[in-house]
Amino acid sequence: MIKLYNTLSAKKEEFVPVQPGRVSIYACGVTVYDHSHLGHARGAVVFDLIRRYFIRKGFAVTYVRNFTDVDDKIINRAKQEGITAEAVAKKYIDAYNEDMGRLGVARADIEPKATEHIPEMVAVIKGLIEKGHAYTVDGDVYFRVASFSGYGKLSKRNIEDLKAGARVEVDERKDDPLDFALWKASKPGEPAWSSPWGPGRPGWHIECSAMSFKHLGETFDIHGGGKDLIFPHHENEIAQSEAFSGRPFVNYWLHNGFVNINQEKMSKSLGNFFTIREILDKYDGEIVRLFLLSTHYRSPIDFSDGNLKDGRAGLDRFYTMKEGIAEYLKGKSATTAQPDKVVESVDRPLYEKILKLPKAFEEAMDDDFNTAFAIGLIYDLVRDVNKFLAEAGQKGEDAAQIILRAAQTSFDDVGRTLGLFLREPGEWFEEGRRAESRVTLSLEKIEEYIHLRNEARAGKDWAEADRVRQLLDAAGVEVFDRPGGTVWKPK
RNA sequence: GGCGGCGUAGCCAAGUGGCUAAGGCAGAGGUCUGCAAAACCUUCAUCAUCGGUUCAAAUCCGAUCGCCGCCUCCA
Repeated sequence: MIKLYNTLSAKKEEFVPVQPGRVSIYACGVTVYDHSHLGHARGAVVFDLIRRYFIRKGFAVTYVRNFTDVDDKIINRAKQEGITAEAVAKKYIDAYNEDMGRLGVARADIEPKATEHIPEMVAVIKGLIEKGHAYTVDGDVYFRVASFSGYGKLSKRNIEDLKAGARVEVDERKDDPLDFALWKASKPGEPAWSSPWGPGRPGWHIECSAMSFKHLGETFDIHGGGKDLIFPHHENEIAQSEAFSGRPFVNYWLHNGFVNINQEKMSKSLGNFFTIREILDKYDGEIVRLFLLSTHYRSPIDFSDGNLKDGRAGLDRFYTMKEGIAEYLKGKSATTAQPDKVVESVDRPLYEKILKLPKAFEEAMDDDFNTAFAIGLIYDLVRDVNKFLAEAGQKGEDAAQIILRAAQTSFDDVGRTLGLFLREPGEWFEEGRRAESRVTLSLEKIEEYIHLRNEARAGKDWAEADRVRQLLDAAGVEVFDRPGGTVWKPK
């Protein structure tokens, strides 16, 4: 049973889908007028995870994530760059997909664009006018907030408070300052679509209603986005959708917390943001993904080099263990021995714990996607497996194999859902850390020095051996003398 | 001003009524190592403050202090 925190009820609730065995998820994507920053990455990673988890639990998932490709900012950017709005959108959609790919975020099942759903939006707006929930002024169409009694139920505001606290400049043409645009008449030179109200373009909120209606139906399971979308975006979506359809729009509203810098929200307007690609220049995508999942999705998460480095250290530890398992199993054909016959009683608790990892993982995830706890379970078991690995030589070979293969299977199983811990250790150490390594020697040179050092060691010339170690160290290469020979890793 | 959230070890971070307050990073001591590294072992918190409810509170209630978010485009 999955429990999730629903912003609408402000409580954790048991998840009950509209249709048994199916889940429909709509997550607000980005407005494509610039490169995405780490805050956008968090939302994308969180909902990617939620989707993976529902799939793991056997649901047939339909995941929709939109691109807002028509908006003032895109139009401004197009003017600046002297290209069309369409070209701006395409450029940043491509960049977004590339960035997300590096974070292990899978493409959504449906990725609708606002500009490809104009007729659907027009149809909804027409319906709202017919039902008395919207009105036209000079080619604009506004939603009449006062006509929808449930307004404020998501963001827990009442209309009077909103009026009292209004900081918006009042547009005299609107019947009420709270009314919001469904359709905007376009100015000359701006992108425009024909409509019953003249040439224009959609307001921001209507696209999500129209596109979710089309792809998921009038009532669907989960709608997600960042906390900053609760008001007004999602509140307005509810108003226009429910006013139109006369039925509940969304059963569960999920909102992720922000990425902060020095405890302040990372945002374009504050200018305190890092783009995803800037961060990926310095840190491997898996580190960033781990960082984003190491805090519960609803809590704020503070971005800092130290936090990213913790993530790297954790992955080093994990992959060192994975390498240890692989080394032990290397060249050994799989045993056919029965676990209950060969696993010694002292190793039973470990074996049980390994087998139970997926279940423990699910218990954590069932509780509103507690990835922080789930990752803790993994590291806890890493320690146990390392301990066993250190003594593996003294264990019966069949038993050691059974335990280590089971560990690998369990780690892979939960790793697939998290989208973490899935690489080969060699790949992690050589490729994964290249982004931040400072290796200044060629592979040949490194091998040469290692050979030199080992000759010195063979002759017990420790001073020379240490000299070579320091030389390599200065070049960003760290050497380790393992039982199987000397290996090196980027520092 | 309205609404909402947060404050757990040097740092990050779970835990929201009851077993020894997960896990990670960093630190200290140890085992191992030519020296290292890795790994393992040991060690490191009365949970912002005050008051209340309760047999029992980090966890519920109230107050105080501090921080943040939304109310305007924003993941």
